[in-house]
Amino acid sequence: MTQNRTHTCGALRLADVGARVRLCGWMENLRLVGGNLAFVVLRDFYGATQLVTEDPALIAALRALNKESTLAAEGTVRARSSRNPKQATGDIEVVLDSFELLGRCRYNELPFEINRSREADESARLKYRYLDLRNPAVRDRIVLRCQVVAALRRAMTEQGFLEITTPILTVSSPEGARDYLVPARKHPGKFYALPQAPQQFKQLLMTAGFDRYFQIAPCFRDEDARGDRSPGEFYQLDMEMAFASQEDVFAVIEAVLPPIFAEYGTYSVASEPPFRRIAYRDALETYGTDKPDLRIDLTARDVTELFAETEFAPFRGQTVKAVPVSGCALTRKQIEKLLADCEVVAGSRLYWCKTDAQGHIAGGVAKFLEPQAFTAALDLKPDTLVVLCPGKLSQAQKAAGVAIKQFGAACPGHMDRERYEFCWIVDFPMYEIGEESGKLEFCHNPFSMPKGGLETLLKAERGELDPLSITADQYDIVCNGVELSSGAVRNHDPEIMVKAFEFVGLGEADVRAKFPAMYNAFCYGAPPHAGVAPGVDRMVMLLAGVDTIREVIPFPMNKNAQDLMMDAPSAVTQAQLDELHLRVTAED
RNA sequence: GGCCGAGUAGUUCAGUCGGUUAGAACGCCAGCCUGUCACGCUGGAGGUCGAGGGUUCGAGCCCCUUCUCGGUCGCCA
Repeated sequence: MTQNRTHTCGALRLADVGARVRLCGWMENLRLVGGNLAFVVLRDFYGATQLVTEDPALIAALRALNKESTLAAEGTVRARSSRNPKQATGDIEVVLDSFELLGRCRYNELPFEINRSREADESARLKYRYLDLRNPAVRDRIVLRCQVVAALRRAMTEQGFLEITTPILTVSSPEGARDYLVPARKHPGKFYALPQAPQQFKQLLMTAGFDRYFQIAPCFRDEDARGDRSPGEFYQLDMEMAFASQEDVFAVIEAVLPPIFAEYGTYSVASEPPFRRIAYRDALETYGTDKPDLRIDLTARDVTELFAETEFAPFRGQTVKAVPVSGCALTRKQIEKLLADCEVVAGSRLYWCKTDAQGHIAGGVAKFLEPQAFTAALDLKPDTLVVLCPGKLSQAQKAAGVAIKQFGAACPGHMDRERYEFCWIVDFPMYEIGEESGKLEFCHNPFSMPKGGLETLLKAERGELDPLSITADQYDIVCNGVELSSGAVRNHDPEIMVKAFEFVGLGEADVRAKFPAMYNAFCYGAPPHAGVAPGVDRMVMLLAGVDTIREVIPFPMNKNAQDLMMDAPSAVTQAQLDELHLRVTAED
């Protein structure tokens, strides 16, 4: 036969019995049964097919091969005498006439067993990612990613958006995250930067008149990794719409995401459009976080008043948030273990007490409470644990948020994991007092339009309004406690931009210097516009139901931003450095 | 950068109070086995216990230093 293959390894069925076939794939396993009968499992992207032979010469040749070698096998399809219902091709086998070795596996021991690669050390998996990806369970997550990306493109295109690519080599913008810099050979001492996001380009596209833009956009940030944050690079479904309001953006996302989550997700979608909108301050007050996991039914309650006169030093003069956990069967030991975990994450002490089966308060800090007032204020039922979080307002809120997450996950009945719950967090404050500087700073980013526009800013300038009370048309979309994205109605008016910058002690010259292209462009007539950019990796992670982002990235880097397979980053030659006018001063 | 956890055979792990020759499973090698499909059975090879130093008659185990990996906080407009 001249063809490479007549079928894939997932194709053959009983209807093919009698056919002469040629299959190509990896030799996954060789089973010798008796002296003169051998079975080979041949695997490719599409499945696995059993080959069989009783020919002593073929058996000897197969035994000489290492597993994971690639073969082309020729033979005839026949029905198995003992079928395997667990396999798609389990009704048939291919009686081997001959095989051709296509790619020899030189090693008889692999760094890990392919079908158990997920249990292997992660460094080994990353170094030999091409072997890890042979594991169908690992590969399927990448397939899922491809399907989701394709579905996103389809949905955005159907919504009338154009995919437009923006530069990868661009200018450094020192605000926000650390930039990845690229030395400019033709311009000694100068650097390009990889974009942290196509933010400015997409706003310039709006100014240019493109009405609806999107892009599966690579973004680069030189910041430390997390379980849900890849070091170095990640992808966003970046989109922007001209002449659009916050609600217009919400409508697009609410039309695009739910069907994709429903089709490709592990769980069902519990949120009907329109998704719940929660004001930023309400989210902090009720859930102790701006990315609440609405699958958990616990909330924080303010009990500061109850402790106004307390003798208990940790509560005296502090804001105190309470998280009641009804029907709690945890033992004292379990409670204290969970609280210790919370303290590590929250960075402050947490306390507890509990009502017994009769409704009496006992345990933990119970003796420092006024039982009647406490029970009444929280309307406590029997067997209810109360986690108490004292501190400054923001600290107490944060601790309550951590407690909600930990105890919600640990106490049966308070969390239904098997669903997707979306919400929008809206009305972010425009400004905040910087912790280090003690001065007014942009809370999130300087591109957002303050609510009420110039009028609001002028009022604040005249002292009629606290600048801290100004909110922006800025929003996050959150799913199951994961922040998928933030977005905003942008500030497209140079005058308002300058005014907004004045509050943080900057002026027109600074705006021109920091964002020259955007400032200039907006001076030529810009449309009001708004957008959002949900993280693709995080969405796929939610859809796959995994909790590290590396599982949904084809070639991930490790925590320290190294590609163990390619050995990046690497040293370069002196000649390369010279050409780039660089001198390395770090010692190694 | 801080804190927590881990590092023992190719892989995943066990290793008691510091005490004989560091074990198991899977994988690998050899032999046996005619319908296996996580094939089975018998045997075998395989170890710088991450590295360095210390305590001790004696260290995988205790102490110090250090490296690597993961989680987390800082950080991520």
